[in-house]
Amino acid sequence: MNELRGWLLDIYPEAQVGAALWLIGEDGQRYHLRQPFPVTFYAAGRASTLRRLWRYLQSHPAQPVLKREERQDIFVKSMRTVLAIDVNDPVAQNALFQEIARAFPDLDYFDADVALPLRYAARHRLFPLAYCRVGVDANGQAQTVEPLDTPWDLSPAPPPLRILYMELDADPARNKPTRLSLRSGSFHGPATAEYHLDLDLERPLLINLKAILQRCDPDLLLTTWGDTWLLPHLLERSAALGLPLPLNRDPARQPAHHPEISYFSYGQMVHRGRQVHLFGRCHIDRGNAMMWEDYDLEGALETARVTGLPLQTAARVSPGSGISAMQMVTALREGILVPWHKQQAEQPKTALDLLATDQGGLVYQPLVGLHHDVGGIDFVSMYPGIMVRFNISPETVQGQRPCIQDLEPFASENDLPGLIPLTLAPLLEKRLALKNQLIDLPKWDPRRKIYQARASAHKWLLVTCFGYLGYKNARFGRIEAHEAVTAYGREALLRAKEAAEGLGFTVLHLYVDGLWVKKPDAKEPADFQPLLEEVCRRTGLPISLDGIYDWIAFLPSRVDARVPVANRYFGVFRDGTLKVRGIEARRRDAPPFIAKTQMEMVELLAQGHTPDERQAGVRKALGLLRRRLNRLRSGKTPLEELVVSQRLSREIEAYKSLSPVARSLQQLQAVGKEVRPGQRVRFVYTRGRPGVYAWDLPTPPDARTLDLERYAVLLLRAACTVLEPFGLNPQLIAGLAQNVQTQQLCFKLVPRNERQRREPAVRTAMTTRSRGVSERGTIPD
DNA sequence: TACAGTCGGGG
DNA sequence: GTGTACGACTGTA
Repeated sequence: MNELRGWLLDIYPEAQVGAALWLIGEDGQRYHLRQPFPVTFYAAGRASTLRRLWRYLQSHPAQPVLKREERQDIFVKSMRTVLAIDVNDPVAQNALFQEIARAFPDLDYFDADVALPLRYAARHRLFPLAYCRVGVDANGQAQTVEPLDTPWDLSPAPPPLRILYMELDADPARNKPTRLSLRSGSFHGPATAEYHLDLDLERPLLINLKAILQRCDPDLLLTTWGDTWLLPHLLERSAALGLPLPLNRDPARQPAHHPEISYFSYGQMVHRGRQVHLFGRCHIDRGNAMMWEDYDLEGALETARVTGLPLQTAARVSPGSGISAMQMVTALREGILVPWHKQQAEQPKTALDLLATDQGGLVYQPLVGLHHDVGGIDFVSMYPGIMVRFNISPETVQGQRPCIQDLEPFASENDLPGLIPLTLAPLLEKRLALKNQLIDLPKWDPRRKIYQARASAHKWLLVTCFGYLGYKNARFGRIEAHEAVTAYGREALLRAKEAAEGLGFTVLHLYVDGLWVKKPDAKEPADFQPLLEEVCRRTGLPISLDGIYDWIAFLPSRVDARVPVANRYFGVFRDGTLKVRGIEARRRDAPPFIAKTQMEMVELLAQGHTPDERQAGVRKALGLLRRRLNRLRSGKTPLEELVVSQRLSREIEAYKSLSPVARSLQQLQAVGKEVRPGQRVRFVYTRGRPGVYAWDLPTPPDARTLDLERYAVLLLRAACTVLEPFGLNPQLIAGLAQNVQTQQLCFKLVPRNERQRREPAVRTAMTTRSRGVSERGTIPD
């Protein structure tokens, strides 16, 4: 037997064999190995139906091996009697399962629809990009596989990935691309070769591309628009011209096409373009990878390593699917039955959706206005931390009523942590370790970016785990578990507030997992340290000083200036870092010109520490506003800076009122351009009817038709948002508008109540919805 | 004024 | 691997 060492690149089912493995050998070779992989799944239900299924399977050509077993169903207290069905390979298992699920729809099925890579991760503790040792026999079959690292290693040996970058010279959604640029290189390494191919010269294109693929033999195609245009286009031309294009490494496979999809998910449409997955080689379309902006290839690799999902999948799915995968792997390892996922999953809520709103996060109404020397204090990964510390899991919350007021954990039957804490604990630990390493690394260290990307990937996984708990279609979701988490969260935040007040701090604001406090003479981190320790002592949860704000402004509602708004604020930390929430600069539909100017104004306001310096900052911000207004009016603002981008929430017919985005969509459809719900539509405001011009029309907009006054209004409003807390009268700001109409539009936006004397802010602690969880948080049956 | 439509959140 | 939170704010009718 031959021993190989290397990195596991790809893994997928192969009929009549089991698993196909692709290994990046330490010797630089790429190995296609096969491994037998029998699979077991389970059926449970009425004894008579199970007997019928038994008889049905006994004479089945797939010849499954049948056993009667007792296994743990997480949603049932006692063990369940199940029929275990052993099948030779995963392809046969899938076919058999589909067949009997149709024939016996009344049974419950378990471990039936788990993807091979996850079964593999559970059985062999191997995961994508794992460094491993494989014993191979003379037939190329992997006889033994052994991991040599774990997903929890902080500095795993970087896989020597060969990458082929494929770029187009134009966005195919706007203009037909003419040139394909190729660059080969390694992970973290410089480019080793560059090629440019003409997309219109199809024969040479395909012939050259084939040669390049064979010469470079990349492990990963990293493309722009590869999913949505390039790969489908190349494959289609290759078929039409009869020129084979070996995008796959596995010659027996065709690339897998996944269709585009628009779906509704917690209040908004989401669109994911079509996808092309390869075999033996990975393809990632940067534009179609959901979290790419956040964490790049480094984060995708990290997600694949800890979740067990194949790299191509890990890069494209939302982190919710990642956490779901991890839960399944944990369950398989622990012998807990994995329920069949009958309904397709809705996109899980991110915790933040829930944080801000209905799921029982504690929200205060802040003290509106400008405050100096404020400590911002946050619980560290609050919800995941709560799940781990208080052992919250679908099976542990069942039938238990621990006293949340006393912050007692849920008990486990076997004294082991529940499924969710078991899954989350190592993630939390690794994220913490990554962040600790970050603290020690100097700013210039290139490893910073890597650790940050990894920490960000972990953050998302942790955050979505909470959303998944409360999500009715999640395999391991249970609403009581979800409610328990928020109840503990409220209790912890209340205790933090009490601790702060006990130590003489004024609590300016509370928001789910954070609080803003101040005290005369508390100006240094050390002055807040006793509070951190006290909160930690009272709650058992780690808490940290986010920073000390030189100043922070909590904004009132625009609709009614007497009402504080929980999540509209901006401020600057001691080190000059800005924190901005909820205002125009943060909104993805704000034209860049508006967002940038507002942000620059905040930067000017943030300069200086003395009152005089701050006054100067306000004057500078006003000066900037005047200059930007003049530039706008003189037509010198670049067109692309004025583009509004909004996400379509529905098909055009479903719009009841012709909003700007709907009118832009009409224009696009008139020239045959389709935009699906969930995709973004870009447009600029123009004078007269129809008031907008779609940015992606074949002809660019005429700069002379732009409705510059409308932009002036938007700019002045954004300016009011940040200048008002500094005592500037909004009417004075609106006065910068040169024409009466603009002034009126701005003025209309300045709330009438502004002119009244502001009543003291009403401050109420409220759980926005408790859904059966009583105010101080015990859980009803 | 009423209703319709978009966005947020973290780091 | 589609199924509707909720509040703030802005635009249209």
